Amino acid sequence: MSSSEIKVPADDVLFEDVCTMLDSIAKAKKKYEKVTILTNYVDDFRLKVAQINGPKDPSFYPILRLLLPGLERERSSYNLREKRLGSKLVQALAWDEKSPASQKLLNYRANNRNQKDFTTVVCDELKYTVSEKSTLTIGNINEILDKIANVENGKPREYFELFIAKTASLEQVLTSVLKKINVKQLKWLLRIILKDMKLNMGQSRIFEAYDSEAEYIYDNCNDLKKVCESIEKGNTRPSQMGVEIFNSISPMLLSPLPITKVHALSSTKTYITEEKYDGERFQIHMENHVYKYFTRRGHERHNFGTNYDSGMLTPLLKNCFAPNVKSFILDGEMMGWNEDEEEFGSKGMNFDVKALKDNSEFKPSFCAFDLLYFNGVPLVGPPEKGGLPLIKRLEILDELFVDIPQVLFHSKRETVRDNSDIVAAFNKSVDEEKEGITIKDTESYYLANRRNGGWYKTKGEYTKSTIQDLDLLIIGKRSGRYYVACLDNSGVSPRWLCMAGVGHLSAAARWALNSRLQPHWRRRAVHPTPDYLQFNKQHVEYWIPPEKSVVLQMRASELVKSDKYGTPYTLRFQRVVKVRYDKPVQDILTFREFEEIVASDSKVVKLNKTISSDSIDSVANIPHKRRVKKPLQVAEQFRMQNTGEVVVKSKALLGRNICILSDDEDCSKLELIKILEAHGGKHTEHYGVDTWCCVAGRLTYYVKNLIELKSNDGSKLDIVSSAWLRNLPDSDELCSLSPFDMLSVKRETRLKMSLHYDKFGDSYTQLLNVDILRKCFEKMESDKPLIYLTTQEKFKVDKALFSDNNPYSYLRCCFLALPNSDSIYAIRAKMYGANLCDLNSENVTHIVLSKMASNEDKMAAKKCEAFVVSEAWLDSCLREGRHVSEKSFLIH
DNA sequence: GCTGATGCGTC
DNA sequence: GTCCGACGACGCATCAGC
DNA sequence: GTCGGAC
Repeated sequence: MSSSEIKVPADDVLFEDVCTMLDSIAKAKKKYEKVTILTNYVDDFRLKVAQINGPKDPSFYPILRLLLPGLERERSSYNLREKRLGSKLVQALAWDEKSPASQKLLNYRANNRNQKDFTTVVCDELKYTVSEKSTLTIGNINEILDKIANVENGKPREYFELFIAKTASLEQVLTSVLKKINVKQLKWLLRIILKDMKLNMGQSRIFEAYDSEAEYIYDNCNDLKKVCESIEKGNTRPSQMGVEIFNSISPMLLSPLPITKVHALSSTKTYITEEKYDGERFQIHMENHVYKYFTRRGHERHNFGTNYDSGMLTPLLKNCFAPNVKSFILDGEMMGWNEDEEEFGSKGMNFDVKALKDNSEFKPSFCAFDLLYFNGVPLVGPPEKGGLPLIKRLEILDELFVDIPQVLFHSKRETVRDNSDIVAAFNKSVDEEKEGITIKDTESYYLANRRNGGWYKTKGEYTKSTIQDLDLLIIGKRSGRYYVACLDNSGVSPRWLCMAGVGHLSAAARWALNSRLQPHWRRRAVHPTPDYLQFNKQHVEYWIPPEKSVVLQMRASELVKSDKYGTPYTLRFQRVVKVRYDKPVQDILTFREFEEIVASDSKVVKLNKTISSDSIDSVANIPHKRRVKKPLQVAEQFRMQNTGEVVVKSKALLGRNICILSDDEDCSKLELIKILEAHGGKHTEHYGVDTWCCVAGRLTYYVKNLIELKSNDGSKLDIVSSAWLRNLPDSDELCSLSPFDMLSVKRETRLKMSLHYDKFGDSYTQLLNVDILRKCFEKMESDKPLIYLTTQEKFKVDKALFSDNNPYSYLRCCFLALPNSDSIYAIRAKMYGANLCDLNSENVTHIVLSKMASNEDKMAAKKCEAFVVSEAWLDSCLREGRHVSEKSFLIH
């Protein structure tokens, strides 16, 4: 299906110009800058179009669809990700597959130390291959993309029954493109194909730059072309247009609400609760007995049937609608009903609603919970756009059809009188092993794609007390992703059974884990995985001896049957709650405990618990009418600060004003204030001239800003880590700040410190050194690092404290691969900030070879893009207390 | 015909 | 609080290789 | 789906 039969001015725009604009958006740091660049571009475009005479279509659509490749619906999917794109490019270039350049494209993740994205890797390789000049236009680019979308490769068969032209092969298309395109354009073309522009600019911003109403229109029609048409027609403003039948609407979304926070709901509003079904969000459109089914992202599914003669669901609906019904759009959840088991299916039960077939044991089953359109009238949007409140929409929905059990039915709802109703509904859903409940404001308008419009979802897993967490041990790794396991000690010797993969950790946690586990990884290619680690179908790149590993406290919605892991179930919607450095490795979930959890042998096992009675009390006893008001909270805080409860037992901070900026993992802000008061200090909410210092635990955005801003020039703040405060010994004398706990140092303090340090002679420095080194060491080895800093952040702190030559961490920027990671060298290097890593690590900057190193080792080392140096270099650094130039120590 | 890779779209 | 881009799981599709 | 980080 070619998209560009009609020539519009946008088709004549040079792709080069768009790429230039995209480059500057990518380069811009601030969001508003990005928007401004695009806004200006659109304005220019409109100006140019206005200057052209004649009946040309002014549509921006050909360009807009390139800016928002993720929303492309006119073209089918390209079936090209990094892997296939890479191999197709190699074929298109007729390169030898074994050549180094080909290898980079074919295996870009493994052969790429700097974590460059695929597009960059390709462009680096093709810099000199592709042409320099290019006259490709937007029209050409869209034609190319059409061709790519239309090639046979990887397309479902039905596609070719529907569409005609089988064009040139993908390789042929690519070959011809590569002859006509330059590097810059290639970069953006690839990003468009991969549907990841790396602009750090979401669809909202892009729409915003195009037209203030664009996003609203898009959310209500899910059709880019329509967005452009309705904006460019000018006269009929889209606000009058409303939604149209057979154009899918981005569904309204639910905002998570922990059950313990239900009192935050408004006391003046009325809410209803419904069961939250575990299916897929679908919209059913009908007009004149023609049906269309759309998924959450606006993809149409054909298997449910367009009329009463065919499909899995439509034929069953023939007689259930009221006689006056001409057209409607239903919003609801599509599920699969298993007649034998008399239950709804869910993911993990070998079933997928989207692809239900006649022979499936599941039958489609639709639970309708909202009505978006009725007999030609849209019901969505805010009141000024003609929307109706939920309660009114539901009145019509109730009359629309009569339930056909397990085929099409109304969602059962309860009106909430007070919060105990919500708790009861929630507990009922947990008892019945349901997903959770939804809570909706009856006066809410249907706001497409909005999560904050008065709809909430409550699940047990949002609340600590209502979810069973699982402690699992890291046993493997593959490209930055860890694999966790439970312990099976029922046999003669213990085994670890892999349960899930985990990839998402905070930068700080990842850094801490990396440095902790780095020395212990065993590369599978070198050391085969031992039998006591059961990975089943997961192939890890590295494994780790369990006794050297770390426990992760994991949370998940449920356990689902899976044949891909060492255990018969894996975690659904899992996440890491905490990295448990404190937890002994043998103290994890055992397979026996696991079996108890899944004792029922059902395909899905919920991990939710009902809310405990005291929590219910604290929640349910809050009358719905009472609201926790903001001023009260402030008053409470105020009261706590001056509380006489704290016994002053030390004078370490007597009379000093200290500002607590953030809490830390183990101490709330209030607890920190109490400690501070126990030392005789005073807490101030806002720092000022009379503030002696600030204390920070977690590095919140706010804190980081303070550290960075203030340390650049004219530092005005001393910021010390909360660990310092917590470990401050009781004393009858005023304490002083220690350099190692500082996160930011103001000029005066730095001067004072340096004087202090100079005044004492060498012997004192020596003592101080030992002390500091011990602290540093503790910091690394302690089970709970006091404060997580990324290497980059540590680097900055170092720089702020000691400018360029930090005597205590001059090796911070080095990632060393050492012959023996337990050697005294290694420990000393670590003390001075070095990061230890594997020879094969992507980060490695220095490979240190011992005198004994074999030629083989040398050869292997030379393949890496890192300094290959002798131990003498490290020796030299440690002796001189600085980062010595590698030059004279390189091994050739 | 089976299996594993790869891609897509949902949660 | 909102936006954005990471990441998890599944099932189903095709294709390549045995 | 959930999460962390930026703003």
